[in-house]
Amino acid sequence: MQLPANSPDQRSDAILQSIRGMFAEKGFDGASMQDLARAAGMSVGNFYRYFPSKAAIVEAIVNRDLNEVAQDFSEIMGAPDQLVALRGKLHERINLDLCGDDGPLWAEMTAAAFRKPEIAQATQRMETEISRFMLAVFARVTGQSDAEVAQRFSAHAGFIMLLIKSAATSVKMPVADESALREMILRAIDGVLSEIADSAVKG
Amino acid sequence: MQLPANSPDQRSDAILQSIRGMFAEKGFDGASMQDLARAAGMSVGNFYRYFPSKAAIVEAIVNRDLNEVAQDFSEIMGAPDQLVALRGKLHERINLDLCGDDGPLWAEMTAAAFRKPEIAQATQRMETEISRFMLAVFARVTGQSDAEVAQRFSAHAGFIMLLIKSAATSVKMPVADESALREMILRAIDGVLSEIADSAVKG
DNA sequence: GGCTGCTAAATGAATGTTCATTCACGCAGT
DNA sequence: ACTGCGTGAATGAACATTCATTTAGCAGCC
Repeated sequence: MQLPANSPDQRSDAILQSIRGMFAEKGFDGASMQDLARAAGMSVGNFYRYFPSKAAIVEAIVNRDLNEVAQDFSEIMGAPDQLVALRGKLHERINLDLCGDDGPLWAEMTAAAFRKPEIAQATQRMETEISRFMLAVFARVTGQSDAEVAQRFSAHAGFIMLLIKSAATSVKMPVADESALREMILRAIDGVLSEIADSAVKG
Repeated sequence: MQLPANSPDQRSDAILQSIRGMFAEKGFDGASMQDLARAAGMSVGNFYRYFPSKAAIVEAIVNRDLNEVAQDFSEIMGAPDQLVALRGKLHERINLDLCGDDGPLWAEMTAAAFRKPEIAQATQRMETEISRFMLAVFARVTGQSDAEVAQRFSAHAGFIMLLIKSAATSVKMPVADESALREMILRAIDGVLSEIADSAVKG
């Protein structure tokens, strides 16, 4: 098995993609360096050349995901109604999370963040960045200053992230409930967003 | 160090209490049996007599917690207004979680549940039981049949549990936000509960 | 083309450590 | 002598990390 390597960055991305599954499958401590190396399709020694530690891997994963998020938000900011666009992306992500397979990864990272400070730092960076993005949208939508929005709506952004993360990491219940639960999560998100929209009207 | 051992059950409880911290501190895979044995204040060999595997420990922890939960709900059912009593317990737990130290443990178990079926089973049992308790409260409050309540409000119960778990496992943000975020969570819970209360009036 | 040196990429065996699990033994009480 | 609770050293597997070695790619130069 050989991974394509047009550029070093693409190479790293490809490696990360293969690794992700290992973390999800075996856990952060459970996945050995040899597991990861094998998943990446290379020898142990060479793997250390790319990622000298597990924390480095998490760092890289966070960076990769943040890039995607940045792209999403650039689309949102370009849309005619940013709040609607944000809502769309959020709903999309919820549906994706509940079927998708990076819930386990998030769960691992959340757990690991409690004991490894380096990882806590990485996940926190992720959250602060996303929060910043959302607050930018809120500022644009409500026409309020960045400072004012940050003061009034930081918790709203945090709450939305909390809901999304929950949706991804919540263990699957007996099937019947799942879609109803998803509905409730979506309703909660809509509630938060409409609070913000209301704030725009009243100034 | 010697743990008191009035009855075997008390003994196991005491052991579990000491172990809990280890899981939180080192993680599910990170905590070795020798770590756990030492934390429990006994030799490795003897520890295996009590818990032959990590899954057995989780099982025991779940049982222990379920007992506490059952006690909480028996108090609730005895209260004059069950919904108010439930609300009180929930708020109490949120405040307790955000300061408390078993957030890490839940995070570990959530992550571990994704890869070890035995653990998924244990956590799921926990959730189904709690859900059952809450639905009993809802039935009592709304005066509707168990079946009807189960159909209409299972998702509500699930959503409340999701919020509580999130509150416990959400990484601490920059201090200013934390209390505002807690407020939002509490508001969301109140929203769910008042939906149920409304359903009582309308029949 | 063919040959030579140079460097980055890749290998996988070796090292020292830690882990889960077992087991032979001790020390009560009865 | 037997039984139940307890010990901790012993065993073998798996782990993180290192490193001597091989391979691939590529420049220049004949």
